[in-house]
Amino acid sequence: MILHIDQMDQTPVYQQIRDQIVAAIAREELLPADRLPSVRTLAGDLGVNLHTVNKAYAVLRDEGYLLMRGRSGAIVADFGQVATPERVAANAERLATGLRQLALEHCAQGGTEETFLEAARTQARRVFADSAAGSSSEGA
Amino acid sequence: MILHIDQMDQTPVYQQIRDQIVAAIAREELLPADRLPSVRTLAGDLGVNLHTVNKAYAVLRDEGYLLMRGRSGAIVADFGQVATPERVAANAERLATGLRQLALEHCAQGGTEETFLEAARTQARRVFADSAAGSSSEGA
DNA sequence: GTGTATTTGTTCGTATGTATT
DNA sequence: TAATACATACGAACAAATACA
Repeated sequence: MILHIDQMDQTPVYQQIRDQIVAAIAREELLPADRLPSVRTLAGDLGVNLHTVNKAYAVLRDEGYLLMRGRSGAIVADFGQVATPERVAANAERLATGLRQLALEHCAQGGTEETFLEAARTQARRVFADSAAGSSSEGA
Repeated sequence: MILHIDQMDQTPVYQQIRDQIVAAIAREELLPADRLPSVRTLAGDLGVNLHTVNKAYAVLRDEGYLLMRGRSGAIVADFGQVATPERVAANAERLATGLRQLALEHCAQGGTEETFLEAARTQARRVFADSAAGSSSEGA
């Protein structure tokens, strides 16, 4: 798994790390029970402070993506097993809120329901196609 | 147009103002050429500092939702007329990025393409239905 | 087993930028 | 403008776990 930090990007570094790990999980480059590098190792590779990586890991743990027990490293959680009802509900809520916000802005900009759904289909196809491809061609 | 500030909400106040004005434009409660209250008036109504409202207006201007010329107040822009090619492209890019991010997270959480699109349809229906209804039943 | 060195996540403090008054 | 509060990111030092001679 190779992460890349864009210092020109205005989004916080810990968020960039968090987003790319989520993307790696979605593409199944990271599978449940996979171990992530230590905060120091990853921080060294990325050229950032260990606290920045640590914050990204903590966020991912709070969101249910990672399991972290003491100093034994962080591993990828199995969402099917860790999914508590409230977490599933929270995730559904976040998805709905995000989609509504995007639809709202698209509408305010003069877009139509159909162009919004077309964009949603396009992105969904990309993401889930990559996910399917990753599970077969992955292994390096 | 009635705005409401939630001090318990962790999102910045200026962002809440910005989001609700965008929502009002989407629902067509605010129409092109409509005048917005002055920063002092709105700040007084909401009980916040005028700098906060001013920041929200500035963001909306930069995003193309508002026109602000000097001290003559802010008015709602007509996206059809103000839409420069680069702004249209930027808006499409923001929509695509947002949708891809949501799809990615849904995928990483074990969701499917179909459940994602179902959620998108649900939210789009709500937003665009409100928009259509707002243009006829608006006035309260 | 014991002691040391290394690696790990955590705690403290600091500097900078942003949000808001 | 000035001041306060919070978020981001960094650095030094700490304590728990591990490796190894």
